[in-house]
Amino acid sequence: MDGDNNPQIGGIAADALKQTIDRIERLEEEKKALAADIKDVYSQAKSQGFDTKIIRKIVSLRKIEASEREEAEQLLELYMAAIGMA
Amino acid sequence: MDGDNNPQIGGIAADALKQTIDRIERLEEEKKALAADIKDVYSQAKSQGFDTKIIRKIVSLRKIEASEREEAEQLLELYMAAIGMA
Amino acid sequence: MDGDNNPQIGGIAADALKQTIDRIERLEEEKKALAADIKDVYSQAKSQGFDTKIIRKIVSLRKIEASEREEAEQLLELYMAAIGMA
Amino acid sequence: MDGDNNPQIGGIAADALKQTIDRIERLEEEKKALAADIKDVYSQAKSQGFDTKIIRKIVSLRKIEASEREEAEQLLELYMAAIGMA
DNA sequence: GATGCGCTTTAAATGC
DNA sequence: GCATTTAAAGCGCATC
Repeated sequence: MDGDNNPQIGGIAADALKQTIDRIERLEEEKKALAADIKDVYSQAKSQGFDTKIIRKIVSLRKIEASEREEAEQLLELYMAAIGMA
Repeated sequence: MDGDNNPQIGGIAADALKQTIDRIERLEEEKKALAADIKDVYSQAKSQGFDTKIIRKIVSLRKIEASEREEAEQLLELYMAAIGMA
Repeated sequence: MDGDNNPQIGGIAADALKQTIDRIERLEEEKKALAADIKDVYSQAKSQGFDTKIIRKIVSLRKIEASEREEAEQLLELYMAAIGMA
Repeated sequence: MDGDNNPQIGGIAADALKQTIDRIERLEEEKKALAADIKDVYSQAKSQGFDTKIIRKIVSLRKIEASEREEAEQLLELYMAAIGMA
């Protein structure tokens, strides 16, 4: 190694790589924490006497409804574009 | 190996394994063929002047609608079961 | 709209479009059914005591070998063609 | 139904259920946003000339190492407790 | 209370 | 490069 602090090691921008990995790991930590939170909410619901299976079903149904709305909008946009109105 | 045709090799039912793999490979062949057929239909549609992007969108939208119907039915069944009417 | 049964609606051949979508959906149904069949075969294998992870590995290995064979054959054909023997 | 605002509908605490579903959906939204952020980071890394496949490998390796460290620490705690030093 | 099993979610691979 | 498709992982549930 020479004495400078050139971040290029083996042709790779080491510092930039390190920062990238750090950001990913931080974001994944947060994501993991949210997953744990969701799990907690289900646990609490269960201890309140709710049937988590039903709750999961409701959530998934509403998710489908949301994506259908989204798809429909995108389809409309496609049509508009197709007939030159976009 | 001894002279008999004992299918047990190394504790594994060799013949049964072979048949299982054969069945899987045959089914995957058929699946692959269908994928090719679908691709053909899109190609033909395109050569008829259709915008395949729109067609794909329509198909996916209809798929979502179908799964929503299905989810809704399953949710209903869950409710019925929950209130002892299933 | 006028009273005839002209399939052109908004510049789109509505009937042809409908048929195309129907064909795609039918083919995708069949494809989905085959995927379910494959899943069943794996389930049965598991209940026979096989390790499905290993079976999946075998299947994928054989797939690679098959494509290698195919490549080799195509290469051979190329050679044959190149020397005027195809 | 009577005129009061009893949240019990069909034996289900409707308000509590609604709040539960809201919380889950909000948390899943945030989770989805984080997933998108992570995807962005990978995209940026790629446009900086990094091989995302390698980055993914590094991240997953570090994840394993981290869990190994954690395991080791828990093991140590167990030992400490076992000898009355916890 | 532990184990196994299916399912949902997530990561990787492939093809367009 | 993106989107689809497929393999793998994690989780919750049921059973013993």
